[in-house]
Amino acid sequence: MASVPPANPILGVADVCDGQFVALAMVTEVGAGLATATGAVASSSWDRAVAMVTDLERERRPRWVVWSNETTQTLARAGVRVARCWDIAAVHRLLFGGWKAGADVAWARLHDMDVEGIPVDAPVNLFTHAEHDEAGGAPVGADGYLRPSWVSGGWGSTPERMAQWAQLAMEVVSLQQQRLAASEQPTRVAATARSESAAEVLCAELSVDGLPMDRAAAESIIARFAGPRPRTEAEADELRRRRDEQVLRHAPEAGPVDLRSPAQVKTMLARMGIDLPDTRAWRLRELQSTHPLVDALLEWRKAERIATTYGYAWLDEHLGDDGRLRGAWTGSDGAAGRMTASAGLHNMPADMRAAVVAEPGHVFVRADLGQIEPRVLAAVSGDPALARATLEDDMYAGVAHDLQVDRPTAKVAVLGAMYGQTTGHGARALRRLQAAFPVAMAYLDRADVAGQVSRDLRTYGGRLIPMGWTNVNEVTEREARARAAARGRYGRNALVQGAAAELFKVWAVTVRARGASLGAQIVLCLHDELLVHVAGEHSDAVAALLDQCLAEAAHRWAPDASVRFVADVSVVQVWSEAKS
DNA sequence: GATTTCACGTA
DNA sequence: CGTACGTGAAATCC
Repeated sequence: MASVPPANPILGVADVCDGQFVALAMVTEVGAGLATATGAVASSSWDRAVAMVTDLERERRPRWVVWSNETTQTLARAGVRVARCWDIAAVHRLLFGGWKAGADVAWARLHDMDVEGIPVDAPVNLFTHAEHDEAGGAPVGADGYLRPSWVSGGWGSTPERMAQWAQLAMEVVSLQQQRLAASEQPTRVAATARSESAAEVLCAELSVDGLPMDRAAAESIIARFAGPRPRTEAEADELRRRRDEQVLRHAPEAGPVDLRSPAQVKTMLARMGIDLPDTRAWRLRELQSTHPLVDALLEWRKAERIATTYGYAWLDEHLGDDGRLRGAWTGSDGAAGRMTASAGLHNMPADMRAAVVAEPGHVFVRADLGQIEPRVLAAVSGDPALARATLEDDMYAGVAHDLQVDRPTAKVAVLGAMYGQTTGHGARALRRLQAAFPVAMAYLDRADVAGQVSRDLRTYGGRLIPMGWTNVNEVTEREARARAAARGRYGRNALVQGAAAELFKVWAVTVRARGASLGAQIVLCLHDELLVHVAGEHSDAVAALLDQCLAEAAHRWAPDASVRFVADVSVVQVWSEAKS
C-alpha cells in the first residue's frame, strides 16, 4: 500500500474525480471514503457523503468502485442511482467462479494465494477489539493476506479507515483489470465485467424498490386456495385439519396419516393399492382421475403450497405497507451466472401473478426473449447454419426445415443437445442435427467432454465455470460414469445458460440506462423476462425501447450480427394479463 | 440445532 | 436419468 494521505473532511468535485474510476467505501454513521488513482479522501458525515456522491455523479459520471452491491444498495436507499459501477465481488465471481467474493477472498485469489489459508478473526471481545485498533494501521498482514481484523472490523469505523479501504479497492481493481487483460478475449471479458457490475446495481435497486403487488388481490387469491386468514393458532389448526380431511376421507382405513410426510403418504397410497416409487406430483398426475384419493391429494398439495410458502405469512414478511414485495437480489448465482432472488420472487405460483398490479396511472411493459437459448448457442458457437435458422421468428420451424423433421421433433432434438438429454426417440434427429449444425454441436461436445474430465470452462462472456467437483464416494464404475455424464450435461448447460444470462443482463442494464429519463423502473427480472413499471403515458415509448435495447444489447454482447434475437413485448395492467 | 431429503414453484 | 434456483417441512445426523 502506498502511504495514505490524511483524511479530509470533504473536498470539491475536482479534487476527487481526476480519473474515470472512483472507489467508494461507505457506512451510514461515518460518511464515505473515496479514492482515485492519486489519493484518498473521506467525508465526515453521511449527509455530506451523499451530497459528494450526488455531485460527482451529476458532473462526472465516474465508474464507482464498490466492494459489493451492499454499498450500491445503501446508495439506492438514499435515492442515489449511479450509472456506472465496478463491482469487485461481481468481477471476482466472473474471474474465479464460485460464490464467496469478500474482500479477503478477492485479495487472496488476485495474489495467487490459497483461499483455504485465509486467516480468520478471533471471536470479538474487548481485548481483541483493543488489539485491532492498535494494529489497524495496515490492511495487509505479514503473511500477505488481508488482516482479518480489517475485513471483519467494518469498513468505516473511522474516516481514515474508510479512505484506506477505498484506496485498497483501487488497488484491487487494477489487479482485476490485469487479469481481464490477460484473458483470451480481453475486450469481451472487460465488457462483461462492466455489464455484470451494472447488473449488481440493478439488483441493488430491485432489492430496494420491490415489485408492485396489490395486497387485497393477493389475499383473495390466498383465500381461494387456503381459506380466510386465521386469526388464532386454533383457527389455523382447524383449517389445516379440514384440508387434511378432504384427502383422508378417501382413505378411511389408512388410519392417522400426516400428509406432509412423503413416507406416510407413500404408505397410505400403497394400502389403497397404488404403488409408486415416490409421491411426486408428476407421478400422481399420471394416475389422475383413476382414484379420488389421487385427485384429492393433488388439490391438497396445491393448497398446502399456497398456505405454507405463499400464504399470509409470506405477505406479512415480504410485502411492505407501500405495496411493494421485496426480496434480496443477486447478480449471479454460484453456477452459470443467472440472477437470483429470494422471497419467492422467482418461483411465485402463476396464480399469484394476478396480484402483481401496476400502481395507479402506471402500467407494466413486459417482454420476454423468444427461444433465447438456441439463439445464444448460434451466437457463441459461431455456427452459420444455426445463425440462419435464427432469422425466423420461430427458429424451431427453421431447424425443422433444415433437418427435414417436424417441429416438435426439431425442438426436442435441439433442447436435448443443449441439455444433454440422451434418452427418448431423438437419436435420428440428433444425427441430422450433427450433420446440419456441426459447429454448434462440436461446441456443445467440447463442453461435455470438458465437464466429464473435470476441466474448467469459460462462458462466452468469460465467466469461469469451475468443474473441480469434489468426488464423493464413487464406489462403483457405474457411479463414476454416471457422475462424469452428469458433469458433461452440466458443462453443456452452463455454457448455454450462462451465455444467455450474460446477454439478458446486458439487455436489462441497457433498459435501465435508456429508460431512466422516462422514469421506467425494472421491477422484475425472470431469466428471460423483464417487467418494467412506468407511467401509462410512456407505455408505447418503453415498449419500443425494449426492442431497441435488445438490438443494442445483442450488438454489444456479440457484435456478429448474423444471429437474430426476438422479444415478445406487451403492455398490461396486471402481470397475469400477459400471455406466455 | 444443524444438515439432508423430499417436494414443488419458476425459468 | 435435461439444468439452475429458493422455499418449507420432515427426516436424519450429530
